[in-house]
Amino acid sequence: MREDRRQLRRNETVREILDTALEVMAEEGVAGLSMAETARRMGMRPPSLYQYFPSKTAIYDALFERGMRETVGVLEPYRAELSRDPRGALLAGQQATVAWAMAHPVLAQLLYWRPVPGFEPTPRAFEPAVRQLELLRAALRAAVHAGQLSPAGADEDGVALYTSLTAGVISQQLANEPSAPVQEGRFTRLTPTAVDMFFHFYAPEESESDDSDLRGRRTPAAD
Amino acid sequence: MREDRRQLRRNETVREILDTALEVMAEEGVAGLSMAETARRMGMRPPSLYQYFPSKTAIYDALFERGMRETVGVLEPYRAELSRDPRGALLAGQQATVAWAMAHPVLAQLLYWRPVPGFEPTPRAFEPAVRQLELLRAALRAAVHAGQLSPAGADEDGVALYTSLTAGVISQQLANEPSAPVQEGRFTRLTPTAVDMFFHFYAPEESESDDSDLRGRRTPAAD
DNA sequence: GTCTATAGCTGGATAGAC
DNA sequence: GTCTATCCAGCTATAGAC
Repeated sequence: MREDRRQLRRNETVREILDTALEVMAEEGVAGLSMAETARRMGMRPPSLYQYFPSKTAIYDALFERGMRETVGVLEPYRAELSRDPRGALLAGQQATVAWAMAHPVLAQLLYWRPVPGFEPTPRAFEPAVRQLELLRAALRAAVHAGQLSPAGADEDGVALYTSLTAGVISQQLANEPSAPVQEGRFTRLTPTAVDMFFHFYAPEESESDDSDLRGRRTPAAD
Repeated sequence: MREDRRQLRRNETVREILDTALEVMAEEGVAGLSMAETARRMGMRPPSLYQYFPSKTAIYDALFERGMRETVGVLEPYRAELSRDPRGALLAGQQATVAWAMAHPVLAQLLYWRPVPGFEPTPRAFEPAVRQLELLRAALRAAVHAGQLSPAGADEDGVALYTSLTAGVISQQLANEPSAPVQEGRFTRLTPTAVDMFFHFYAPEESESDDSDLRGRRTPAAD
């Protein structure tokens, strides 16, 4: 299974192609990626790219997978804290995710929106997304277990609502104020507030309080 | 200022061009709009389009403006209810907005995301967005006045958080499950829950409760 | 107002030499 | 593994006849 020199060099080139493609997308838009332009910037002729990627879609797919792996990787450092303080870990993870998205707006758009006409990620590229969702659900369950969250906060709706909060803050910031620093962005700076709002809504019932039945209910009757 | 027959016919053609462009975008992606294809579908030759729009960007801009006007228009029916029950009006408006976005995914993407490389809306096209934001702020202020919301819910952060909720639900649904009915979508069906969560977080202080200082605060110290 | 014709360009992708 | 050469297609946009 050893990677010999040839293979190493090849992987380096693959990485360089993806990096260059990201540069092109940053300037021309996510949907504006061009194989020819990518090749030119690398000092290559366009046909040579096809030795590494069989099509433009393949490049998008590789970038999608890279982005997904990176967002999952961003959460890794906070897994350890999950057993001590799940809520703290969730907030830290949320802030790290939002910060990553602002630092990598092109990848974030590829992941959170669907800006490229013909492109659908392959199952292989999508797999990290599944793991990320499982990780989030596990974290929310840990918060329930620690008495920081009502059980409804970790069920299907709770998870969906939490991901909507993430997507909402990131989408608004990217669409309206893409180059603001995370701490100052009109939307990204509200990340802790959003997490608070979530935990407040799904606050666990306190036995000594008598209006607790109003909180953390699964789906309030509000039609 | 009368619109004679010639002008009327022209405006009809303009509308037809925009409708056809939307069809093309629905099939080819928002960034996949083609002047030539639009013309062909109308039984025209491509150059004739330039009698109505000087460039592709002009079509995007007209569509952006149309979309903005429509989303504002969707809220119109609920203005009357603002004085009676602001919270009810906000919820109804939110549901109408989400339903509109799902019924017009192409326009919604153009408004909520930035999927088209070179395109930035002109101030003229953007103007309805400003009105929409003012309307939202007025609605939130009405809720404060009616004792349904703490003052912090209508300040700058509250407005930004509310729009993030809207954008989050719509983004997640469009990206992950675009063709689900609003009532059944994993994310869109949580619209009432999201609004509840917002109002719960910014609940007005109740004088007889003694833990009220924990709710509705502007920006909780949670770093 | 609509057309033909066309300029001018860029793109994705392949064949086959080196 | 990289190249030259090339195919073929598509596009935006303009000039100028009808």
